[in-house]
Amino acid sequence: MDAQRVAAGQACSVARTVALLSDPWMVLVVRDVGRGIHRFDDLARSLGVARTVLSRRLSTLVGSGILERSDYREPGSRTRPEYHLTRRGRDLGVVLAAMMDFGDRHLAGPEGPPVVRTHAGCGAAVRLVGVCADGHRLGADDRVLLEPGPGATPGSPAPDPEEP
Amino acid sequence: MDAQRVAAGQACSVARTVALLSDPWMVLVVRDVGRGIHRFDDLARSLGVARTVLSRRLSTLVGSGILERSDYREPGSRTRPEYHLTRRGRDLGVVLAAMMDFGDRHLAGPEGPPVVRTHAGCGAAVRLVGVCADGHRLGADDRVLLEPGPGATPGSPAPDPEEP
DNA sequence: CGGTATCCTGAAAGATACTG
DNA sequence: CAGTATCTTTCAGGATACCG
Repeated sequence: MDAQRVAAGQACSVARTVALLSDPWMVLVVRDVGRGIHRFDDLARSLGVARTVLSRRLSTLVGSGILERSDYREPGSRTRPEYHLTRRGRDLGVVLAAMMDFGDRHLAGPEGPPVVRTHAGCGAAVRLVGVCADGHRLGADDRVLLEPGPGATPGSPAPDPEEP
Repeated sequence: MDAQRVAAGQACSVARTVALLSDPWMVLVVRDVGRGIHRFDDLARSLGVARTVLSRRLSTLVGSGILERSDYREPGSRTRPEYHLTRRGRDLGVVLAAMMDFGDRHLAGPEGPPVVRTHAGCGAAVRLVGVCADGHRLGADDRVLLEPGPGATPGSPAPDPEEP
C-alpha cells in the first residue's frame, strides 16, 4: 500500500490532489514553469535536479494535464520544445499560494518573506481567505463545517471543524 | 541533491512548505488529525498505513511543530497519548483547503465533490479567494505580481504572473 | 539543446516480532 | 493500545554515457 495509490483511490479531494503533487519536485516544477521558466535545460539548472528526474517529472505532469509541451519557433532559430501550464496547471496556483501564505507566516526568518505577492494595479499585498457563497469573508474565529457532498462514498466524510 | 534538502534550503516559502509536506502521508495525517482522529491506532486504521511508517511520520510532524503529543486521561481509564494540531498545524488548513478546491474542480467525478465545506452559521459553501490589503477581492482576470520581499536573497525572486 | 538508456546505490516501506 | 527493533526487498535518485 504505497501512499500514492492509497491517496489516489480515496473519495477525498485533498488525497487526490496530494497524489498528483506527491513529490516535492512536482510542486517546484509547477512553480518554476509558472514563473516563466519554460525550457528543459533552464528548469534543470534552476531546480538543481538531475535531468533524468526532471524528464520523468515533466512526463508525469504532462500526462496528468498540468503542463503541456509545445514547440515554439523563434524567428530565425530552429524549433524548441517548451512547457507551459494548462488551465488545470494554473488552477494549482491556489495551492502554491496557500503554501506561500503558510511559509511566510511560519517558515520565514525575522527579515520577512522572500517573495511578496501584490495585486497588479493597486500594488497591495495579497493573501488567501475563505469566503462563503453568501459573500461573508471568513475570519479566524469562523467555523467551517465539513459535510458529505454529492460525490461522497460510504468511506470518507468527516464531522469536524477546520480553520481556513 | 535530494528534493527535500534542496527545497528546505531555498529562499522560497513554497519550497520550504513543500519540504515539510514532502510525503503524501504527511498531508493525510494532518487531514485526519484535523478531522478529529487523535489516536495512533485510529490513525493507522483510517489511513491504511503501516504502523512503523505512521510512527515515523508522527515523530516528524511533532518535531516540526505541526502536531503535539499529549496524554489525556478519560475518567475511569488509564492515560492515553493523543495527537492534536498545534497553531502551526491549524494554519496548514489553508493548504488543505486549497487542495480541496483544486481537487473539487479537477479531480472529482461527475457526481461532484465528496466533501463540502460550509460556513457554520450561514450554511453556505466556502472557497478560497485572494484578497489584497486594500480589500479588493481578486477575480480570475486580476494579475498578481511576484516581487522580491524583505527576506529575499540573491537567489530566488521571480518577475512573472500567477493566478490566485 | 533536449532528451533517453543503463546501471549502481542508498533510503525507506512494510512484514514480523517483540515490549510496556 | 501504542509503539520500537529488526530485517528484507523494492524502488527511485542520480551519475554516466549516448542519440537526434
